[in-house]
Amino acid sequence: MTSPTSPPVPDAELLRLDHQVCFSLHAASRAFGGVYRDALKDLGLTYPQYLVMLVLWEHGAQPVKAIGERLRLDSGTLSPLLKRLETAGLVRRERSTEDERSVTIHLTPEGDDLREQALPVPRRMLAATGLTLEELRTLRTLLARVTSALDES
Amino acid sequence: MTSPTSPPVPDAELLRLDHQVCFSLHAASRAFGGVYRDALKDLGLTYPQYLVMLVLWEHGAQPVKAIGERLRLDSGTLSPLLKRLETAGLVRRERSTEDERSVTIHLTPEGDDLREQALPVPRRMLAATGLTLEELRTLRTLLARVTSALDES
DNA sequence: CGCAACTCAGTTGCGCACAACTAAATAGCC
DNA sequence: GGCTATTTAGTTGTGCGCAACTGAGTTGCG
Repeated sequence: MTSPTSPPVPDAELLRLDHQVCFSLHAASRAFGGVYRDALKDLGLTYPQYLVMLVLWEHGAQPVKAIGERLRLDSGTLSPLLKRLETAGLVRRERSTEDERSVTIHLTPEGDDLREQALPVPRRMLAATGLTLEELRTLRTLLARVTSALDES
Repeated sequence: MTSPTSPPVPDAELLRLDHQVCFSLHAASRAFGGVYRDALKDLGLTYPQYLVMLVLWEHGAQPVKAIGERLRLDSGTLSPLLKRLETAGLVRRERSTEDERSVTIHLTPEGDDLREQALPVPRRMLAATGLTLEELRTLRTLLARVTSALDES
C-alpha cells in the first residue's frame, strides 16, 4: 500500500502516535465520565449504573450474566453495582427457580419510571461532543474495531 | 449541509448512536487497559503509572502539578500513585526549596533504566489495535476534539 | 448413581478516578 | 508589616474495574 521506496513514517512518530492514541482514549473516556456525572446527577446514577439501567430499559429483566456480556463487565464489578441499584430501589434481584445459580435482575416500578427522566440525557451528551453525525459514526466504528482487535490479543 | 426536506436521522437513531459511542469509548478504553496490563506486567507498572513514567522520561524531573496538567490528573490520583512509584524505587520526591508547597518528582537511576525495557511496548500496542496509520490519526484527532469539547461544557 | 468439571454470583484485595476536604506555603493587596 | 486569597500536595471516602478466589448449583460422563 505504501510507497516501496521510503518508510514514510519514522519510528519516533509511530511511538509518539501510540502514546497519543492511548492517552487520547483515556482522556476522552474520563471527559465523558465527567459530563455524564453532571447529566446523571439528578437521577442519582453513575455512568456504569446508567449503562445497566439502559440494558434493563431496553431488554427487560435479565440474569446478571447477560448484563455482563452486554456491557463487557464481570460479576466482580456488577455484583456490588447491582446491590447499590437495589438499595436505591431501582432494581430487584430474584434467584431463578429453575437454575438456582442464576439471579435475574428486574426493574422496580421506580426503576421503570426513571426512564422518563433519563430521556434528555443522550441528546445532551451528543451535543456536548461537538461532533457531526458522520464523525460520530466514524468514531464509533473505529472504536469498535480497536476493541475487537484488542480483545483478540 | 443536510437536505432541508427531511430529518435524515430519526430521534431513536440519535439516542442509540450516543449510547453506542459512549459505550464504545468505555469499552475501548478498558480493552486498551487489558492489553497494556499484559505488556507492562514485566515492568511492574500499571497503565497510569506508565503514563507518568513516559512524562518523566520525555520531559525530565517535574513538579506534581506539571505532571497532573499533562495527564489531566489531580493530586488525589497522583499522590498515592507517585508514592507507589517511589516505593518501587523508580522515582524520588524532593520538596522544592524555593517554593515549599511544590514537590518535584525525579527519576532514580532505576527509573531511568526502565526506559530501555519499555521501548518495545508502543509498537506492540500499535500492532494490537489492528488499525492503519491513517485510521489511528483520525481516531486521535476525533478523540482530542471530543475531549476538548466535553471539557468546555 | 457418583463424581469430576464447569457455571454463576458473590467476595476480597488492589489500584485508579474524582469530589471534598485539610494543611502549609506563597502571592497579592491594603 | 499584616491580612486575606490562592496555590500546592496530601488525605479521606465512594465507586468502578479486574484478578483471584469461594461456594453453591448444574452438567456430563463413566
